Amino acid sequence: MPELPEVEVTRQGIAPHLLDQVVSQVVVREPRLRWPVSDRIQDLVGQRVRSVSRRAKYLLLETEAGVLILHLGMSGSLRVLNPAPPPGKHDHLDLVLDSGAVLRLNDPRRFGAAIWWQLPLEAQPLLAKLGPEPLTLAFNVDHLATRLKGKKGAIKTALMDNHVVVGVGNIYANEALFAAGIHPKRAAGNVSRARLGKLVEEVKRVLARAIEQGGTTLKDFTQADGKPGYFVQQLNVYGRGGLPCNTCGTELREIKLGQRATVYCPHCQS
DNA sequence: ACCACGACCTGCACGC
DNA sequence: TGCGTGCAGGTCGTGG
Repeated sequence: MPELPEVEVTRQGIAPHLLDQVVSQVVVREPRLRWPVSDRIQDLVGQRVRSVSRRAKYLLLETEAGVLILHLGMSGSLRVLNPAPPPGKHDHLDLVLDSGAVLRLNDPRRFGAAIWWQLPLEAQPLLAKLGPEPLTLAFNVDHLATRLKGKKGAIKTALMDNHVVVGVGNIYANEALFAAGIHPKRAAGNVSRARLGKLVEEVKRVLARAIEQGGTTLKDFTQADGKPGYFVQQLNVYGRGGLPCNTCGTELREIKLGQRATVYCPHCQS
């Protein structure tokens, strides 16, 4: 999936096409996403999109009648099409707008979600217990130190835990730990405060730079206009197991950690 | 309260 | 060419 940068790039791409537009039609071709898409989603018809925002990896399309919550799962992407060609394989959902543009969700693996929510957002269980946004001041060394205190699990696993901080998936967890010089298997509660500070800084830096580059495209991800992201060219460790470290030349090591591919430099990271 | 792991899906690369 | 295996950007729910 899209991690936070890819979702944010998507948000920025679709927002201008959606803002203040009225939804004229909602076409659900395949309701079997992570959770079944409710028929109530048709309540969107006639609603004006008031804002297009993001919380963690969720996109939020707010209208007067409710909020459409979209998640891209591992393989989802959103495109704005005008005119829209006939739907292809895995084009599960269209929002047709008064402008004639179509917001189309494509998601081969169907781990994504489209949830129509008509109560206060704070009451939405998926959003209720999320940690802070990584690119805000709320994600800082104090927060991280408090959350990780006494934790014996690996720092990388903790960094990918949405209760600790949101939006950091496997690619950027690997990259941020490399940039901070921290071994991914180190016990989370055993990282010094100084190094946690460095980690906070590097998480912010790597995410911000990835957003600037249009995200990381491995295969499925495209921006709203169909272009890939270019951050893949700046990855230092992810997908580079066995290759030489860009900093010191040591062969990068690849292991499994919490069932996820984990790559690090045994010389630069401790 | 924590942690490890299975589950949900499709597509693709790889080895035989 | 075909088939089986393992792997992929997420995260929820379970059982220990």
